[in-house]
Amino acid sequence: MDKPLIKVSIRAENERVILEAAEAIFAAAGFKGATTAAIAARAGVPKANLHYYFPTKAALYRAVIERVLTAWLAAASSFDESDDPREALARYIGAKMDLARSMPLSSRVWATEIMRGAPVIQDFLDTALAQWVAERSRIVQRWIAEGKLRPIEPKYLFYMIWATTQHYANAAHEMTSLENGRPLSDRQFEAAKRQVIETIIAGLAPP
Amino acid sequence: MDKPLIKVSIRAENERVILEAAEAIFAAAGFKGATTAAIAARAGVPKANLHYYFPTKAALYRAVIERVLTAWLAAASSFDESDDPREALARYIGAKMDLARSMPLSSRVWATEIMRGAPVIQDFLDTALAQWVAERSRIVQRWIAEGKLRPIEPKYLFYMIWATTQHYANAAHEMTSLENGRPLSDRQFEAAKRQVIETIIAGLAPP
DNA sequence: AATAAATTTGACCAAACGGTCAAATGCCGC
DNA sequence: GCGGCATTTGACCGTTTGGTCAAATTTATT
Repeated sequence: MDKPLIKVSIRAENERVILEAAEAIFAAAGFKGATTAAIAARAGVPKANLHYYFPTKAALYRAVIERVLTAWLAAASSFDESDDPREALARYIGAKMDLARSMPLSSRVWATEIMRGAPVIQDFLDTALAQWVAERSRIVQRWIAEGKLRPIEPKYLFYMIWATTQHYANAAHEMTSLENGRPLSDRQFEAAKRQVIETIIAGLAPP
Repeated sequence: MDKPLIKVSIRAENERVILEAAEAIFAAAGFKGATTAAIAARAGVPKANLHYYFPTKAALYRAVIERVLTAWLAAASSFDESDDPREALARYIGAKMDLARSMPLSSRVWATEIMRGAPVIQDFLDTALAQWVAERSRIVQRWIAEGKLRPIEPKYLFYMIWATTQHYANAAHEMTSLENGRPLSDRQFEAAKRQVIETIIAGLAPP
C-alpha cells in the first residue's frame, strides 16, 4: 500500500460513510428537516468532524444529489443500446426500475429536489436533461414515422416512465403497507417491472 | 345575515386563508422547512393569530392533509361510475389528472407525506386505502376473467396510475423547464391526459 | 349600555440548529 | 524521534424557531 492511497483512503472512507448517512437522513426528513447532528450521529462521527469534510449542510446535500445524478445518467444511457423501440424502451424502463430499487434513498432525495423546484439542479434541467429529451424525442418521432409506434407526444411518454419507475422508490412504504407490512419481494418487484414494461410497450403499439 | 353565520364566518374565513397559505409553504418547503412565521406572513396575519386558530404546526399540517385526503377519495369514487373497464379507467385516470392539475400544492404535500413514510396518514393506508385497493382489485380481476383485460396484477396498475397522474403535480416545475419556461397550457395538459388514458387502456387490452 | 365572549397582537422565551475554533491526537516522510 | 500535516473533538455562539402570554380590541348577547 503506497502512501497516497492510504492518505486518500481515510478521507475517501469518511466521506463515503458521511454521504451514506446523509442520504438516509435527507431522504427521511428533507433538506431542512435533516440536521447535521442527526447525520453525524448516524455516520458515527462527531458533528465537528462532519463539517471538516463537508463545510456546510448545503455542500453535503449537493454531494448527495451529484451521486444520484450520475446514476440517473447511467440509466438514461441504456435507452440508446438498441434502435428497436420495444427493446430500447424495455431496457430503459428496466434500468430506471432497477435504479429506484437499488438506490431508494437517493431516489427519494432526487424526487424531493424535483418537487421543490430543483433549487440545486436547475442547470441540469435546462441543459443536459433538455438535450436528452430533445434527442430522444426525435428518435421516438422517427419510430412513429416508421410506423413502429402509434402517434404520441414523446415527452408525455417520458413523464410516464419517470413517474412510474420513480414511484417504486417514492412510495415503497405505501406499497409495504398495502402488502400487510411486508416490503415488495424481489420476485414481486420483477413482476412489477415486467408489467410496467409490457403495459407501456403494448400501450404504444401502432393500431 | 343572521348571527351564527357571521360568527362562523370569521373563524371559517380565517382558517381558510391560513390553510391556503400553509398549503403553499408546506408544498414549497416540506414540513420542517415550513415555518409558522412564513405561513402567517403569507396569510397576512400575525403569527400569534395563526396559533390561535391552529395550536401547533403539526395540527395545521394535519388539516392540510385532511383536505387533500377528501379530494383523493372524491376522485377515487369516479372509478365506480361504470362497469366497463375502458370507461371506468378513463374516468378515474382523468379525475386523478384533474386533481393533480387543480390542486398541485396539496398534491405535493400529499406526495411528500407518502414519501416520508406517511407519519400522519398511516392509519388511512392501513384501512381505507387497503380496502379500496382490495375491492377494486377484485373488480379488475373480474374484468380479466371476462376477457376484457389481459392478465395483470391490479396493484401494479394502480401504482402506475397514481404515479403518472401525481407526477403532473410533483414535477410541474420540471415540465415547465422542459417547455422553455412556459408551464403546460390547458391544451397541452388535456393532450397529456388523453395520451395517458389511451396508453394505459391500450396497454391493458387483451391480446 | 353593560357584560361576556371571541379575536387580535407585540413582546417574549427556551430549545434546537448550523457552524466555528482552538487544542489535542494521529500519521507520515525524513 | 522529530517536524509538519491531516484528522479529531468538546465546547461554544449567534440565529432561528415553535409556541406562550397578557393586554388590547372587536363582536355578540342581554
